[in-house]
Amino acid sequence: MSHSMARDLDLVFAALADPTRRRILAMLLEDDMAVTDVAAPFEMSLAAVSKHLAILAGAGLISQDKRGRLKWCQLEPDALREAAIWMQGFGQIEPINLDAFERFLEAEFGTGEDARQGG
Amino acid sequence: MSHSMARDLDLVFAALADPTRRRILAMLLEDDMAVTDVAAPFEMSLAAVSKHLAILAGAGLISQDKRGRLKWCQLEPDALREAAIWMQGFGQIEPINLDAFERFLEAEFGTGEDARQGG
DNA sequence: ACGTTATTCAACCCCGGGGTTAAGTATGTC
DNA sequence: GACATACTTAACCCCGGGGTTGAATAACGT
Repeated sequence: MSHSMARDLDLVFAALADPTRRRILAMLLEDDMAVTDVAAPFEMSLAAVSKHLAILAGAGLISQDKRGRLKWCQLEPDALREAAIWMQGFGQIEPINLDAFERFLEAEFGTGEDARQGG
Repeated sequence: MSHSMARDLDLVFAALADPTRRRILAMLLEDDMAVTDVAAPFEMSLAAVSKHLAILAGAGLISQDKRGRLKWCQLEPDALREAAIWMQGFGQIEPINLDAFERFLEAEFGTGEDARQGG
């Protein structure tokens, strides 16, 4: 919570507004991944996915750690937490509901096996 | 939860990605308002605010009820709920935390008296 | 009917998003 | 050094977002 919170929220929500990026987040929920592996399931260029990752990183939703020539991408839930708190004030959201979340993943990405290969 | 959930999320998050629209939501949290009253505190044209409201309505975040020549805008927390559930899966968000929310409103909009004129 | 108030629509401007391909930069391997 | 792998940057295209102003529509008041 350093500088401008409004600006942070802009970036976080804008980042979440793209289905490709949400799917990437779902993939990273499973495990850290290198850029090329993140890009694999998508039918778009590596450059496009790289841009998406940059946007996610810019919003603080992921961190990227370059080890050797691989750049590992890791989920950073804190940024989401900020945004979620903002939303909770409006929605009166119930306490954490992982079941609902699983259903959402499935609805968004099919069976969910795509995003959660490990099962 | 009618047609495409992913599309809904696109619209909801895109709508939330703009500070003007978030501020409008905060205003509507206080009370239903007609378009002109919503527009009053903003330094932009009425047409611009009207567009913002259309985007919020398109995302299902507000409803608009035309009574006479006034169009009343009302917060619709359900759309937010969908999105918040999506986020909860990542952030392990704690149960509802109104205090945190108040602080966010203040951080975003000053003392908060702007958005919550009533106190 | 007329003017006024409330709101949207249309046309326009500028800018940035999401995609492309091609070239550039690191890093690892032989 | 040379080649391959991993990733980013640059240049470009197209489209839509956020803002403007000005005209159009809708409902109220007299």
